[in-house]
Amino acid sequence: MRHSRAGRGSQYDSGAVPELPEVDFVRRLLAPVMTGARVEALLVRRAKLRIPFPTGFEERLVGHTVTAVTRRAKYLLAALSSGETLIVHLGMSGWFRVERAAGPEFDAEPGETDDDPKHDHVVFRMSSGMLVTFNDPRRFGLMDLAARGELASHKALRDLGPEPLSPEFDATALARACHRRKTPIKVALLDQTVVAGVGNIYASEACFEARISPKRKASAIATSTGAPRPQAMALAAAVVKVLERAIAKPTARFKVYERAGTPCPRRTCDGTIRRIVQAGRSTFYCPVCQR
DNA sequence: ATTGAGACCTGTCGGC
DNA sequence: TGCCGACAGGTCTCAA
Repeated sequence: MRHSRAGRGSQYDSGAVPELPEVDFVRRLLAPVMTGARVEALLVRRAKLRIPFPTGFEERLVGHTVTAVTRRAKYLLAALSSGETLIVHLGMSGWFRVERAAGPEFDAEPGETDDDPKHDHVVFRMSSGMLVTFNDPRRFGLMDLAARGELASHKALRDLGPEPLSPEFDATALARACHRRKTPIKVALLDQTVVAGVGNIYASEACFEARISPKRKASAIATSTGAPRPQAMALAAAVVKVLERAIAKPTARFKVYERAGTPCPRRTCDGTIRRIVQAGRSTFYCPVCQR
């Protein structure tokens, strides 16, 4: 029996780290299971993930009803009837598993799942009879609670740039955010204050889609006053395109990410995908068609 | 102010 | 075969 899972695993070969499309996938997995359901019980198996759980974590969750499951950047947000909001980040390796509770206790049905229960850090038992389990081998994930009215000012969210799939994100916004930056454009795309939710994979993919070299200076997509150049238009559109494509087709393979040495997927191009390191991270691109 | 490096963490993989 | 170091990467923190 295979439980539905998300964020990492079977739907995402190549072990991709969850970025915006994957987090949105998890949101769509959790929303129907949690929305309108009350947290009946909470099992916290570990004192902390990347940071300690907030004080009163269990009491602030148990007995309250989830009113909505949304997403901001790579954060999952579960609004509670108490007015508080549960904030979850999947980190590098986090994912959720949803299954029907076997009984009143937290019977994880060991042996019946192919997931390693060793890293099941938090389990929510919902009034709908479903168990929602957070599993994160590397423990780079995060769970926190924001009090009523304090979500927007929460440390994790307050400095985030525009949502790439919202009207706030366009060539003008991208150019403005980049126009004083000396870092390479691909590195700028990873900065969550520039655009929220893009990670290492889709930063490379977006540069490829826009035919822009990842090594190009970020400021080069804008004029000296911060107005968008054509490259800003292309890149903003490419960011939206690669994210929407990944959301629509989670199993699609990447065009350049982790494809060093393979031919450029652009038919009209005879280049070979290269891997370089920028700001300590792998970047994949085609040196022939990306300028 | 902007940028980079180090830390966090552990499963996986290449090399000896 | 087995051990071991390198590597992967999102975000925070600290330093230049």
